[in-house]
Amino acid sequence: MLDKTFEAAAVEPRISKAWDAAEAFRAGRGAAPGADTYTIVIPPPNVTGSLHMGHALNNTLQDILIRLMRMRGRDVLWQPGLDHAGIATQMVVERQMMERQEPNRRDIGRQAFVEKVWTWKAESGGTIVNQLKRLGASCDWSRERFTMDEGLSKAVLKVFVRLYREGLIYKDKRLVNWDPKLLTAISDLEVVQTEVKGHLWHFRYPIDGEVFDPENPATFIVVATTRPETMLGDTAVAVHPEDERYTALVGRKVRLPLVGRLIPIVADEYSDPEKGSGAVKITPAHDFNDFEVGKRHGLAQISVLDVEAQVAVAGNEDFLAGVPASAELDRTVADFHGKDRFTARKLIVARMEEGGFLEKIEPHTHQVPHGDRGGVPIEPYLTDQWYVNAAELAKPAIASVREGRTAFVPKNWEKTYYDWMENIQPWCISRQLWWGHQIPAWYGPDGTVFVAESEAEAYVEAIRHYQGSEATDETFEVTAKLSGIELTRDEDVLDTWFSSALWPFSTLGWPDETPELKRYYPTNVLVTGFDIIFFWVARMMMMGLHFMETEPFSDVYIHALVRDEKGAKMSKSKGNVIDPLELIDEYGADALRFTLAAMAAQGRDIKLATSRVGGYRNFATKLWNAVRFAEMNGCARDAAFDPAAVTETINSWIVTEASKAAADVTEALDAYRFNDAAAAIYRFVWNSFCDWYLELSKPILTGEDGPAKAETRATCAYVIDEILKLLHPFMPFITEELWAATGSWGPARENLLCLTRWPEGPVRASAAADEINWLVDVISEIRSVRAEMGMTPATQVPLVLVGASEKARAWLGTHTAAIQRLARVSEVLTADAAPPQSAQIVMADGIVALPLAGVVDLDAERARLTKEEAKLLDEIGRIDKKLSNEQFVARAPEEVVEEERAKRDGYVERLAKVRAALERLKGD
RNA sequence: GCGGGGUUAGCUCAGUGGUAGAGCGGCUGCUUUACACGCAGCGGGUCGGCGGUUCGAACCCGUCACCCCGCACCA
Repeated sequence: MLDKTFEAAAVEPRISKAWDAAEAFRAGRGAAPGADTYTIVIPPPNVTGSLHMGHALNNTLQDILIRLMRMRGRDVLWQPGLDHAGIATQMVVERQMMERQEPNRRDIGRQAFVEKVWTWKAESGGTIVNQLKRLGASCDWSRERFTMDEGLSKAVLKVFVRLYREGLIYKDKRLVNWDPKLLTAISDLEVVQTEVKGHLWHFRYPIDGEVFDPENPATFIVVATTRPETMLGDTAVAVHPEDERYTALVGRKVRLPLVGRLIPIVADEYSDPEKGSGAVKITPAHDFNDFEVGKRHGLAQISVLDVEAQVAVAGNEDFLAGVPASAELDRTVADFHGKDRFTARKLIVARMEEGGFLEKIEPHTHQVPHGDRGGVPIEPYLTDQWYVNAAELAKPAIASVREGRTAFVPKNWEKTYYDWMENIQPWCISRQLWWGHQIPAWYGPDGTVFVAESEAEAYVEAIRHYQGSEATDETFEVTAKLSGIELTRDEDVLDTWFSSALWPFSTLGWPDETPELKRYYPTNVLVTGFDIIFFWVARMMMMGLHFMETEPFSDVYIHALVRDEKGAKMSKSKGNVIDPLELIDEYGADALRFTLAAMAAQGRDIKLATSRVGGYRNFATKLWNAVRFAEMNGCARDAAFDPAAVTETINSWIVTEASKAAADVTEALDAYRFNDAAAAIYRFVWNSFCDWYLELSKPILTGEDGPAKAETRATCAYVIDEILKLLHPFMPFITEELWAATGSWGPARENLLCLTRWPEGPVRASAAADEINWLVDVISEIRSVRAEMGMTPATQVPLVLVGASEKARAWLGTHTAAIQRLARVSEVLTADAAPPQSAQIVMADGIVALPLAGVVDLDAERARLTKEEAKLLDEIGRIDKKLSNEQFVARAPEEVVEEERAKRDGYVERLAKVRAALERLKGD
C-alpha cells in the first residue's frame, strides 16, 4: 500500500539512481527505428555557478521538451556541459588563495596558477551539475563537456586561426573598456551602466594670447566635465560649428591649466550647445566620443593613466611632448603622479580652484559604466587587443532570421536581435587573464605576429618569413634553434564567450567529422533568457553559420526572467533571492518544476510567489492519493483493456476526456505554451479525474463484482497510466515512482516511464458527455441549495424528479447510487408534481424537488427562488436588448445570433418553472 | 532619446472579438473509509483613465497616466 503522502525527499534520489542505472538519458535511448533527431544543447552554465531560479526555469523547460520528444520516440540528445568563465573563475581561485594566505598568482606564476584552477575545478567546480540532476534534468550526462576540454580547445584554436587567415580576426589599437581592478579588457556586453551622483565641474581654460583674468570672460573659455582627472590628457576644446558664442574662437588656442600644453579650439558637431557650457574638453585617450573627435581633427592621444587607473605623467613622453618646462608643470607631475584617479580628481579640482580656473560646481547625476564582474568604473583605455569583425559575421546571421531559417519564440524578440546585430561593434576577444584559451599568436623578435594552431606551426611560418626556408614539424625545434629565431606567445586569453559561441558544434566533436556531429547538428531549439540573446544566441548563430554553414538551431525559445514577487530582479545584493534548492527541499523538484512551467507564459516575466509552489506540491499529493485509491480498490491494469470498447457511461466519458487532455497538452507543448500545457493536465487530473470520475466510480467499485466493476477498475488503471505519461515531462519523479508502483499490482512494466510512448492519436468520440454534464449539474445544484438552506451534511432528504424527460429519468436510474452518495440524498423518486414544502431546483430538463418540510425555512427558499427569478429576468432583458438591435441580427454571424436565441429560450423556460415553483410555495 | 513589455479578484498570475478564470489567501460547514497537502459551499473584479473601430471590446486602434526591462547618450 502506498504511503499517505508522497515523500519527495526520499523518492527523488532513488528515482535518479534508477534513471542513471538504466542509462535512460543517453543519446538515442527510446528512439523509434528511423526516428528523426531532436537535439538541444544546454546553454552552458558557469563552472563557478550554482543553481539559481533562472537556471531552474531554463532547464525545466528544456527538460519538458526533451522528455516529451524522447517519449514520442525521437532520437533525442540533450547535450550538457559547463563553460570555464574566465574572469569569474580566476577571481574565485584568487580569493581562495588570499583567504588561505597563500602567495598570489603573480608570485607563483602562470603555469602554477592555471594548475591551481584545474585543481579547484576538480574539487569544487561544477556543483551546478549535481543541482541540475536534482532538478531532474535528463541530459546525456555521459557526454558532459567543458569549454576548456581538449576537444573544445582544439575547436577554439581552429576557429581563431581560420578567422585570422580570413581577415575576420585582427589586432588593433583602440579604446577598450578597461577594468582597472581586474586589469583586463572586457567587451561592451560586460559593462553595466550604474547611476552615480557626481558633479559637473566648470573649468576656465585661458585663451592663448589673452591675459587670464578670472573676472573677464573674454580671456577664457569654460568647459564642463564630470572627470577632472582626465584634463591632464586634453588635446583640444570642441565647440559646435554653429554656436555663435564661440565661432570667433575657433582656430585659436587655449593653454591647458596646470600643464601648459597649448591646445586648439576646434569646431565639431559632437559638441552640443545645450549641454554644459557648450564647449567640451577633448581627451581622445580617455573617452570614446573624444577618441572619434580626435581622429577627425588629427589630435594627439595622450594617455595619462596606467593600467590601475593611477595618474602616470612622470616620464610620460606623450604627456610632456611640446609642453614648455615650468615650475607649475613640475608641481603637477609631483602632486599627481601615482595618485589613484579619484584622489587625483580631488587634487586637481583643488589646484584649479587655487589658480582661479574653477568657475562652478554643479551636482550631477549620471550613468557611469562599471565592469559587471569587478564592480568598479571601467576606464576607456588605449591598448592593443584582438578583435572579431562581428559586423561581417552578423550578415548571414541576420539573414537567417529574416528568411525564417531560425525563428524566435515569441517573435517580438527578433526585433531586439536585429537592433543589436545591425549595429554590432567589433568584438574585443582578448582578455588579460591567465585562465582561458591562450591566444594562438606568437611574436617574432621584430614583433611580427604568427598565428597558428601550434607553436610548431608558428615556427614553421616564422622560419619561412625570416629566412625563406622550410622546416617540417618533426625538425622545427632543431631548425628553430639553429635559425636563432625566438618566438614569444601572446600572453592573453580569449573571452569565454568565444568558446561558448562554438558550443552547438564543438560539443559534438567538431572539427572532427564525428558521427554525432553529422547526426545531431543542427540542433532543434535553443532555450534561453532574453538577457543572453547577445551573449549566446547571436554569437552561436555567427559561428555556426560560418563554420557549419547551417544555422545552429531552428527555434530560439526566449523565456522569462524570474523575479521576486514584487517584480525586482533577484540579486544577492538586494537579498531577495529565492533559492530553488530550498524550494526543492521543502516541496520537491516536481512541485518547483510544475510551478515554473505553469507560470512560463510567453512574453511575460515570472514573479514567483512561493505559495504557488506549495499549491502544486498539493497537486502532486492529490495525484498520489488518487493512485492510492486505485490501489485500494483493485484497479489494476488489464492487458486486454480496449478504451474504445468501454460501455459504462462514466468510463466512456473519462476515456474521452483523457484523450482530449492528451491532445491539449501535446498541442500546447508543440507551440511552446508551457503554461497552457500545465493547466490542461492540472485541470484534467484534479477537476475531471479526481473530483468526478473517482467519486462517480465509488458506487461501482464498492458494489457487487461483475462486468461493470471489472471495466471500471481497468478504465481507472488505464486513465492513471495516461495521466502519468502526460504529467511526466512536468513531474518526472512522482510519475516515475507511481509508474513503478502501479506496475507492481498489474502486469509488469516493460520499461521506465521516461522511455514509454507518449499518448498520441485523435480525440475519442463519446456520447457520454451530455449525460455526465447533467449528472454533475444535478449534484452541484443540490449541494448548493443544501448549503444555502443551511442543511447539515448529516441531513438526508429524498429527491423527487418532476416533469423530466424519458432521457433524464433513465439517467437518474443509472446514477441513483452516485447521486445519493454525492448529494447526500436518502432516496430517489420521480413524480408529476413537486411535493408540498419542497425546495425546487429548476434544471434545463425538469425540476429537482427536495421535500423539506420541517427541515428548512421556507421563507429562505422563497427568497432564493425570487433571487433566481430576478436574475433570469435580467439575463432575458439583456438578450432582448441584443436581439432587438437590428444591426446585431444583421451583422453578427448566424451561429452567434442563434446561440443568443437558444439561450433566451432556455432562460424563458427556466423562468416559467421558477415562477411555478414560487406559486407552489405560496400554498404551503 | 530609441525600443520592448506591463497595468485583470486581497496577493501571484492565465485569458488575442460573443459581458471573466486559476493558485494562494478569506468566509461557512465537514473525523463523507484516496487525500485536512483534503472535501463541499460562498464571497470577491465598472479587466489603469479617456476616446475610437465594431452589431458586440479585457482582447483591435489612438491617447493619457503610472510601473518594469533592454539599448544608446549624458560636458
